[in-house]
Amino acid sequence: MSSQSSNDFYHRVYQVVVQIPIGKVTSYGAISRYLGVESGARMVGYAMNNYSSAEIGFEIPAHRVLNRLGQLTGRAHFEGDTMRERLEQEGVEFTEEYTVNMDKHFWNPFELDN
DNA sequence: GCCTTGACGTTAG
DNA sequence: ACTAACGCCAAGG
Repeated sequence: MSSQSSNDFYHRVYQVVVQIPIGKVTSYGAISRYLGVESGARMVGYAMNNYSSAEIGFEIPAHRVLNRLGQLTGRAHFEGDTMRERLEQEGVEFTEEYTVNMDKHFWNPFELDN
């Protein structure tokens, strides 16, 4: 059994990710800041990595979580080009092959508080 | 238990 | 504009 605090943090991450709207993306750092951890971006990435093997009972749109520059840094964890394909399917625009137009599609988790 | 690695981000040079 | 260093800290070796 892993420690209580990290488990809670991971689960809170999943709860945010599951609410990212279709056609929108957010970043590891934005999620971390929303959860009150200023320098926890890496932990969010770790939570996403852990999700692959976690049993949390529901699916999350992991493909909508990018780094702060809009790069698909987690694409290696998807089969083939699935991450990019899913985003394109949702109408997300790219500025580079593996970089999303953040100006147009960035979603701030703090919008949940409105 | 120490060391390395890493779905990150900021700062310094 | 580009690279290096560092802070973060959980997992796995």
